[in-house]
Amino acid sequence: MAARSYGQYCGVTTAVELIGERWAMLIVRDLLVGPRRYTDLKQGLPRIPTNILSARLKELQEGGVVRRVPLKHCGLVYELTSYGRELEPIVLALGRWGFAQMGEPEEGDVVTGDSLTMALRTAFRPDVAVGLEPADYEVHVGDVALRAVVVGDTLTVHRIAPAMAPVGGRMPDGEPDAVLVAGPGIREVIAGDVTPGEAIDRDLVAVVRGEPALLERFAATFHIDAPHRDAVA
Amino acid sequence: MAARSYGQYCGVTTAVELIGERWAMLIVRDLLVGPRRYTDLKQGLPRIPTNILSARLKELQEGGVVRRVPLKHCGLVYELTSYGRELEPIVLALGRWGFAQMGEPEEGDVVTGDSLTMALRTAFRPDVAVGLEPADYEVHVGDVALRAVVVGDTLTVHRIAPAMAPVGGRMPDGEPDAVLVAGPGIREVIAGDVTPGEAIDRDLVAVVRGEPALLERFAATFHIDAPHRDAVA
DNA sequence: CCGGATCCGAATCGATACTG
DNA sequence: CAGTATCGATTCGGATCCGG
Repeated sequence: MAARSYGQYCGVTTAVELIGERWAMLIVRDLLVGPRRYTDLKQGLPRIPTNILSARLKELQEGGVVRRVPLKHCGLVYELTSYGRELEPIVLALGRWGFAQMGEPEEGDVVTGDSLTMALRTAFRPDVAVGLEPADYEVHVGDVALRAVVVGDTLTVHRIAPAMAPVGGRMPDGEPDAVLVAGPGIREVIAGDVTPGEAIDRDLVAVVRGEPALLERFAATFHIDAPHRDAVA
Repeated sequence: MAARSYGQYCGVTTAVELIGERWAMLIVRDLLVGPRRYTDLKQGLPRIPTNILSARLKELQEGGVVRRVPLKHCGLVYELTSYGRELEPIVLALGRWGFAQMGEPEEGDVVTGDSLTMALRTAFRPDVAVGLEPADYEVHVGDVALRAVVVGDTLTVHRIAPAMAPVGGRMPDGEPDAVLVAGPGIREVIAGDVTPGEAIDRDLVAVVRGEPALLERFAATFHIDAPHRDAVA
């Protein structure tokens, strides 16, 4: 038996042996946004030791989750296999579940481009969006800037900053309908703990271009319900 | 910042900090079947060191996932909070995902009552079951025996062996429609890699009581599709 | 027997340095 | 850019022990 096997013949156990090691799920999270170079992953996971990143990528390849693809001109990228992409609903569900337990950011916590992209996908409500007018948001949180385009029941997110060699997909041209500049307080907007109006009043979010009312459409489109919580005792 | 924090303000990261440590997800898997004593958990996870079980239960309580409940007469059980129970679809999806990568069991792998119960829940197809006659199966795999009752789109699983102090729910009375005795080869039946007929011919599953044709209903009711797999290269 | 706590060697992780 | 190498700090695993 493998040294670190859980010793059970079970699907959950097998899954956890494939993607349960420390950092593995976060590598998958970032690769769900798109193929990434080794260096991109390292920047997106600032606290990962380089030897661990290297080891995880090797294990994920052996598990058939990740593939190493040489680029035409130079370098190479890692990308999810189709089997790895099947983790998308699981990672989104985990993000939704974990969202409920997020408090204030700890000292030193960062928001990365890929984590914010996945957070928007996590919070996206296609059923709500389909009943609203299309909208094109530019969202800034810390150093990260994204362009989130909602058309019908579909969300498309592109990274504006920090810049990255584009590996596919092109940026929408033209101006966004609204430019939202936020801090971590955007969590409370998405959780519905504060209304869009309060968020602007309390400077959690600023609408620096476009109509402030668009923040209401944003908050309706991107929302995670607080789960019912029973007492711990 | 906490020592082992990932240093990101993100829902996925928060989730992984809550249930990403080694063994934590398997503790949750077993608690999804029902409340369990410390000793039950230890038997259901034969390779977990006792200090790790103790540490995980403490962490899961601090995270609001698990609750410690004293029993009326003596002892105590651990059970999931409502927040913890929200992990059910995630654990089931992980089980389905991992199922696709399961090969033959490793030397020393075991099948436990709770893992087999969750495997049946993982594989259960309510949409298929609702179109079939109700069925009451007794399933044996290794030392584990379960009673799986399918009525309409609902599955109920009870453990027969190994015996456990019942914490709720009572066993169906009467005889099951079929008694299935299987080994790990039942995986191939659920995966659709072998037909029920082949499974009986090759002795992967024996129908020791009831009509052998009931194995077909079983295989239709409990099924996990192989995902589309692309080449690793 | 239940529900752990303690101790210690082995394996893994984290941080930094270094290389083709 | 894409990793290896190294080494101290943690965590894990296995066994034992303990109070009720």
